[in-house]
Amino acid sequence: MELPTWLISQTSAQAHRLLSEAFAAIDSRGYHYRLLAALEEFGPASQATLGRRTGIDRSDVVAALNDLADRGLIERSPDPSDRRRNIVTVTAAGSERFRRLDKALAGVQDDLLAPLSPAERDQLVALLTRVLAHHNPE
Amino acid sequence: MELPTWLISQTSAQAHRLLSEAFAAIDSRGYHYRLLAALEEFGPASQATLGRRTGIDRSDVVAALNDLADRGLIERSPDPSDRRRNIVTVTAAGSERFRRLDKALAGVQDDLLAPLSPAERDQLVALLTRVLAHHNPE
DNA sequence: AGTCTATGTTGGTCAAGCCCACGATTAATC
DNA sequence: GATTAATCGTGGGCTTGACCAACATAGACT
Repeated sequence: MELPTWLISQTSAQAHRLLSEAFAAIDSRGYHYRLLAALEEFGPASQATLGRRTGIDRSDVVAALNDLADRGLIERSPDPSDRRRNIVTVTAAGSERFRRLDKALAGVQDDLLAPLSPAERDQLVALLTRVLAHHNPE
Repeated sequence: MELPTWLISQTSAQAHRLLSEAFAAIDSRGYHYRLLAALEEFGPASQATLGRRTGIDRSDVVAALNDLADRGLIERSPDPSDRRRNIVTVTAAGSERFRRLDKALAGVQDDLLAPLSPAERDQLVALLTRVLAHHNPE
């Protein structure tokens, strides 16, 4: 079992275990982080835009935003210039939550890649980036 | 978004998409392949052993073996030396199915890693192997 | 004997990803 | 300007993969 696909999926499973554990400890999950990250990086946006930026399906964006809104981390307001859209904004609590999640993520990075030197981590990143770019032609 | 964790999970998602598509075209899914592979590599085994070898939970092994048995790809027979156990055996059709799945998997490998040279593929494999070994101390 | 562990099985939960359909609204085309 | 097409938010459902709990049966160990 040394096939690349196997290794990648095993490594991903490992990363996933560490991540979901770390996120769960902060009452969150992957979708929450991805949405908050997109909002922090690009500012308020409509739900459809968020879906495109994060790669999350529209319908799943709805559910995740409901969760985030229930926790007071984001707010929806109608877009006056297009009444189909909601403008999604991060609250102060949301920003705070994002920072905590980001720290947790950094910890998981270190944990996961502990056996690799900085140069090797760069190598890994470069290889994966090229693989991804090939399948995701912008 | 150039964090290793993100890249790994995105690459895994891509691999997963390609794989499940290829497997679905042969009326199978990941668990089926993993179980058949373990049986082909190590020979007949009990369900608990299969679970340990593939990393699949006992209860999921049951369900996947049911699927495989429905398709006539494996057979269960009681172990005379331990009446708790079933001995799982691959049928001729199961071997044939495994070969088809294995070919499909090889195709996905090539597809996924198309942008990398053979040396780079080895590099990637080596890096991931070390990451995994660190978290899965045999 | 009795206790502890292993096995197969059923059942349930969760996260992630994906698709479909609907009503409402805006954009595009005739 | 009226009709068709596309977009948006929303709800619903489905599949895979991964996990966990419980239980009856069967072995193992003391």
